[in-house]
Amino acid sequence: MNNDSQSRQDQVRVRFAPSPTGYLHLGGARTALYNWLWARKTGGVFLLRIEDTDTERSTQESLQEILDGLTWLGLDWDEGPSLQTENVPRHVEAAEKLLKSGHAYRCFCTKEELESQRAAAVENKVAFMYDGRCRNLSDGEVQEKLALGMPYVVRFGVPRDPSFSVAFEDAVYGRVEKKGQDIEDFVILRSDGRPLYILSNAVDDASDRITHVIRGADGIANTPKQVLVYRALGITPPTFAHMPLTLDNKKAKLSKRKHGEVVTIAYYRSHGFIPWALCNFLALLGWSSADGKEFFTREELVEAFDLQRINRSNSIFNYVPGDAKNWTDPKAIHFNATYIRTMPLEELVPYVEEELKAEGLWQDSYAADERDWFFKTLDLIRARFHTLKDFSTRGRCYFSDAYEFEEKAVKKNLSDPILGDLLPELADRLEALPQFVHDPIEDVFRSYADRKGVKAGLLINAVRTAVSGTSVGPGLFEMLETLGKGRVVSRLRGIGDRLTPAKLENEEAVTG
RNA sequence: GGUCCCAUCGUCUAGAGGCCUAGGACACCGCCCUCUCACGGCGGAGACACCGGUUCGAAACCGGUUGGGACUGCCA
Repeated sequence: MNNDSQSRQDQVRVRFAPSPTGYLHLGGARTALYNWLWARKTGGVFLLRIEDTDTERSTQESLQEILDGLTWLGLDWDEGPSLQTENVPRHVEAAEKLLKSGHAYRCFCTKEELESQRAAAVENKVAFMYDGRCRNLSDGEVQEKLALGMPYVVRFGVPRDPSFSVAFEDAVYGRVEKKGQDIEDFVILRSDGRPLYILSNAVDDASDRITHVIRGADGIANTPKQVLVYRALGITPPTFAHMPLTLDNKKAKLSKRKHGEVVTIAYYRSHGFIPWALCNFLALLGWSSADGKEFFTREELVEAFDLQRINRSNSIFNYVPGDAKNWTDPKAIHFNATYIRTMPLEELVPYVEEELKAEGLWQDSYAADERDWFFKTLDLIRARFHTLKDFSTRGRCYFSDAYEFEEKAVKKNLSDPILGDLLPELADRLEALPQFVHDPIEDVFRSYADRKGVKAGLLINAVRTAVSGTSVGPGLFEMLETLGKGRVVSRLRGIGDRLTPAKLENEEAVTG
C-alpha cells in the first residue's frame, strides 16, 4: 500500500499537447512517440491535451485528424484528450495571483504603439524588447486608466537585477541559462482577458502533474519564461527534455504548405505504410540505441529508449520533391519494405485485407477456404513490395484477371513471333498436368524448350509477362503454382492479341 | 540586429582523449546468386566545416571563425 502511493507519487507523467490548427505531421508524431515511449518505459502515464486556446485557428477537423493519426500509429494515451480551453478560468486565476503577488503587472500600451516601436527597432537593426514602461505606473495611474476603461494586457515582470538569471537542467541539452535582462516582460493575458501559451501551458502542466516535458527544441527559448512562471506560482518545474528538430533537405522547417502531404501522417497511412514501421523510422530521427540496433518491436523500443540518448543536432528528413522512386525519405521506405517482408504473416494479413477491400480485390474466401492459399501468396509476393499499395497494384494479377500490361514488359518478353505458336501449345501441356505444382511445371517448361530448341528463359520470361503483365516478380514456377492451373492456362490462351506487332497488324487486316 | 542552440560520409547516426589508417544503416556502384526483379552474400566509393590552443596524444576538451537552426507575436 505504502509502496503504491509512493510509486504513484514518483510516477512519470508526460503529455502530448498539440494545437488543433493543422494536420498531425511527422514532427508532431515524433514528439508524441518520444513521450509515449518514455511513459511506457517508466510505467508512467501518457496524456493528451489539446491546446486549443487559439480559437481563431483551431478546428474540429484538425483535432479529429490528430486523434486518428495517433490511433493509427498505435500511440495510445491514458488520459484525455482534455481541452485546454476548459482550463482557461484556472489560467486567468493564476494571472490574477501573479498580479496580486507583484510578479505581473498591467500594461496599457497599445498594439499599435508596440508595433511601431518594433518596426523602428528592426529598421535601426537594434534588438526590440518591451521597455517595461507600464511597470512603473503608480496604483493611482492604474486605477485611473482602469476607470477610463482602457484595455490592457497582463505582463510578467522579469526581475531586473542585472545579476539575475534563470537556469534549468535540460535532460538533452544540459544546463540552459538565460540572463534576466535578455528576457522581455512577456504577456500572459491578452487584452480580451484570454491567457497565452506560456501561462496556459505551464499552469496545465502543473495541474496535470506533468513530470517530464518532452517537446521540440523550438520550445527551449521560452522555457526560461515558463520556469519563471512556475517559480512565481510556487510550483516546482518539471524536467524538460528538448528534442532536436527535423528539417527538410534545405534545412527549413517541415510544413504542409511548403512540402505538401508528404509531411502529414495521413499521407503515410493512405500510401501503404505499416504504422509501426513509420514509428520505428521516426524514433531514429534524433535518437539511437546504444548497441546500434535499428529495427525494434514496440516492446524492444520501449525497453531501449532513453532520454539521454537523444541527439542535440537537428536531423534532416531526406525528402526530394519529384523523385518518383523515393517519394519520401528512402530510409523510411526501406523500413516499411523490411517490415512488410519480415513481419509475421498473421500480423501483415489484416493490413493487406484492408488494402484489398479498399481496392475491390478482396474475396471472403481469402479468410475461409482459401486462407492457406492467401497466406502463401502473400508470403510469395511480399518480398518485393515496399508499401501495402503494392499488393493491389503490382500484386493485382494474383487477385484479379484485370491486371495491367506494362508496355515495356510486353515489348521485351512477348515480341518474339515464335511465341504465337509456342504459348498455346505450352498451355495445353500445362493443362494436362495432373499435379499443378512447382517441379512438374518446371519439367514441362524445360522439356518443351528442349524439344523446340529454344532457351527455357524465352518461355519463362514470356509466360511471366503473359500471366502477370510485368517482367519482374517471383520465381516463375512458384508463381504459376500459386496462380493455379485454371488462371495460367486461360491467361496463356488469351494472350494471343498481345503477342507481336506483326500479329496485331494481321488481325486488324482481317477485321478491316 | 539581439539572445540561445547545433556542427562526423548525400541522408540517419556511432564516437564521453589513445580501442579511429573514424564504425553501422539508407541511398549509390561493382561482383556473386539467378528464369526476371527483389532478397541475400562479398566488395567499392563516400565524412570528423575551418583556424588556433590544451595534451606525450584530439573527431572528442577550450577559444575563435564560418555555416546552419531556434526564438525574438496580445500564435502555439
